[in-house]
Amino acid sequence: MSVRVRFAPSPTGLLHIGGARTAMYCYLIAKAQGGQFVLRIEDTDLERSKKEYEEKMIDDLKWLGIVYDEGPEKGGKFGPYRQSERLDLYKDLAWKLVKEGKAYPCFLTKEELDALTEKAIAEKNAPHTYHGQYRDLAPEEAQKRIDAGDEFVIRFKNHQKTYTFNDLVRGEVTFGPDMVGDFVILRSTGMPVYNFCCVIDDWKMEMTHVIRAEEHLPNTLRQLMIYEALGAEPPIFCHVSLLIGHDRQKLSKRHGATSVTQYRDQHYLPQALNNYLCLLGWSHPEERDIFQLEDIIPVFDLNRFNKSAALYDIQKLNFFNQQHLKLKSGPELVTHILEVLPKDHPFRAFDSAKQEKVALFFVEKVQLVTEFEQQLDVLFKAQLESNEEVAEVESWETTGLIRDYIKSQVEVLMADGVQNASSDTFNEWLGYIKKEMKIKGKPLFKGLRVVLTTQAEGPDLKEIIPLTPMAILKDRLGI
RNA sequence: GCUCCUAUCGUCUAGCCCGGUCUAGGACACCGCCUUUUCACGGCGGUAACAGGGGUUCGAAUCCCCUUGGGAGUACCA
Repeated sequence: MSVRVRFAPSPTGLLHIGGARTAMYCYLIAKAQGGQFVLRIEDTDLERSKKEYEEKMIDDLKWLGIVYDEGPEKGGKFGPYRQSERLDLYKDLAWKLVKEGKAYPCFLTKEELDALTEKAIAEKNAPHTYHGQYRDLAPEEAQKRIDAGDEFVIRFKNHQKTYTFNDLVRGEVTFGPDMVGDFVILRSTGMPVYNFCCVIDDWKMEMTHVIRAEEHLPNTLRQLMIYEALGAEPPIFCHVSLLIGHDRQKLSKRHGATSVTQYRDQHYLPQALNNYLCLLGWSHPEERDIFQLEDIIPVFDLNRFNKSAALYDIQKLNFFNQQHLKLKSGPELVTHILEVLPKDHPFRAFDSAKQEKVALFFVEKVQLVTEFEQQLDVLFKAQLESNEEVAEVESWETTGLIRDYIKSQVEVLMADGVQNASSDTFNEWLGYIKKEMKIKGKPLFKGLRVVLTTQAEGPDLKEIIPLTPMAILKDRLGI
């Protein structure tokens, strides 16, 4: 039987990086075993679910390169893939369980429920679970109240058993009999509840593996009970460790940028995000750390998940982004740079060969594409910010001499209509100053640098100068 | 409170299942050196960890128990 794995987000917000990580693991597991990866939208919470979020999530998944074989819009033979379009299925099965005596209508009001919870809290050592007062109400009696229009929910009849299952990452997990009471499967609004829909869909969609974050671990108990009541075979569960923030709490909005959209907006590379996220809780069999998603599909090993929570560290993400940036080809880099540069940036005026040259040269110096703009200033901005060192170099007598010489040379070049100095001309300048003017060492290089770039440090001069437009040089020299 | 999960450098982790090869390996960050007459890149090196206590064993990071710490869940959210 083919492996089938699903990612089932609820569209109540933007795609969270934790969600992206789970989706990626699902995708990887499915693909590693030649199976299918399915996207299912869990939108039974009508209050909070929004169509825009669903669209945005799908778009972000696409951006990450996590492609699903079946899902909303795309279709597939197990559809529909939106829970809001499968409501009749859940309701029918809920009532089927009622008929079989495995669930029952409950008429407890909200106030009565609250009172019970308070009482449980007051009695220390007691689990805050509810054991149904209506579970033994005669079916005819219940029907009478329903017909009379009394508000009700359907609760699952829990038999207080111990459940054990084998989790792919946790190993054997056991839940004691007092963990939950008779929980709701159908709300008073007639809407089914997450744990119920989830089981039905995973069953009907023939999922072989359920991969999700550890926060869902306690839900597994309820789900196991539902599988049993339905007479369905549970899938293999795999509860992946949680992503946490610097306070060691579950990663959430207050930890800063936590949605894929935010990283996308900041022009992070999807490959970098995938790569970093993948290594948070999973390790490469050969301990490789920089890779593309496609490359690890053949080696993706389900036994290499780490059990403990992983701290999300943006500094390391930045490192991965830098590494993946350096993996890009010249033309790819130029495209990325062009995306983030202002419309009127002079870099755009360069021909593509020169653009590539510049891109490949400066990529060493940045972690994010957005940092290129500032790096490019050394080429395109006449006057850069001064500092103490610049002032000191300026004060040297030799620096003035160098300036006068360079000025005269640039004037000659300009008279010839030259657009940019070549690396040869730069070498000539260097040779002349050294031999004829007898300036060498620090005064030579620092002096030249300050004269040519108005800065005391920066990229290799002999690379930079041929790329600097003559107009900028002219400006810097005060011609 | 109750239930479940979890514990190796500051962080991500390898090693644990199948005890000796672990004076615990790699990566990020940090520091130093080399390279570059600068910066960055790169190369080399350094600081830095088996939570604590009991067992079992000739031998434990690895197996067992307890303690402590951390986390999650505890909904008519997902």
